[in-house]
Amino acid sequence: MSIVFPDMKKTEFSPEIRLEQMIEKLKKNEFRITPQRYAVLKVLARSENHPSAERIYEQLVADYPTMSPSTVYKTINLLKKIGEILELEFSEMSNRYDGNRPYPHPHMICTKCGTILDPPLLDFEKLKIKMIEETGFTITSHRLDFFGLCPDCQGK
Amino acid sequence: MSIVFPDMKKTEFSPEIRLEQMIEKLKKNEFRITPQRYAVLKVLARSENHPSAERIYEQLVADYPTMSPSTVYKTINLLKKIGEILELEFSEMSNRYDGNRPYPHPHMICTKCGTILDPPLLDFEKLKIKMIEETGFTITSHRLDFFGLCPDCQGK
DNA sequence: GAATTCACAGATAATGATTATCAATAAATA
DNA sequence: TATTTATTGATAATCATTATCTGTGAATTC
Repeated sequence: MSIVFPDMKKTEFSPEIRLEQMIEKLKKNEFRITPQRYAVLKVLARSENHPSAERIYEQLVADYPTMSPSTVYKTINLLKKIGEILELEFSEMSNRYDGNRPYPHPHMICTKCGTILDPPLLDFEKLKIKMIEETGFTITSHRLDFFGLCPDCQGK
Repeated sequence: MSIVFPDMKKTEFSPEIRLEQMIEKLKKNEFRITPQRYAVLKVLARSENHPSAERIYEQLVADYPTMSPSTVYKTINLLKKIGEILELEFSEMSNRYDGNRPYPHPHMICTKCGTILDPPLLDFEKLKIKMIEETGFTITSHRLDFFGLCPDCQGK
């Protein structure tokens, strides 16, 4: 018996394809592809390390001296709106973003250095064991939340 | 085949028992049971609605006019330190706390009104369906994170 | 092609939850 | 009872993120 999260059955795309997908989605929603946005998209499309907004900015400001944190945040929010980025919320550290796999999926999070990586996808029972084996992490805790609308809010 | 999260196999306790457990744990760690702390513990031990720090404060200030938000936050952090409270981190809204079941477990979170409730515990495959049936929520997303130490951080 | 919207960038200020600081006070100990 | 120590609660500080606003450049219209 193999349990698979339905929304994880997505194909993984190359950075080039992902970039193109994001651009198409923006165009479809009548947003402009500015040089600044293009730069942010490029970083997100190829990032494997779930960067924070600040980290994205740092990577860009070298090549684009005019880049500002505001623009990074605005682009992130734009992508959130059209569902092309996954946001991992934290309160004790900055939020982290996955532009590569913008759908819910498990994560391995180091509580010390903040490293976040995508473990291989397996059924849940074996997931913990396999994740330890394949990532070398020690697992001390996990977080599993389902998001949606409660009965009261569905009517509104 | 039934998949159960190991850390969910805990017994559920009455508010009175939970209060006593928290007090014992604090005593064991040589922290004082002050009237203010006792009041916060009492709210947390019986709360089923995953309150925020502010909400706890609001509930207490009526009976304890001298109560301050600082004290609530400090008590929460104390309980975090000794593992007697579960913190649900958010960046877009206040963190929420479970003093009743201070171990990782799934949650149903309404993205509109912020309601958080504990769904019945089932194996993962049937969890989504059963949760929809039993909670009346519509599920639009989920979050599954494993926390631990990455190989680099284990040595340090 | 010129005029005129309009979206956007980026600087700056504002927000808000949480933490840090510190003086006053209460509790524990000697 | 004196003295040390922890705790409270008011206040200020922090910091990621958002809001605001002005200048600018692109797109559209005439």
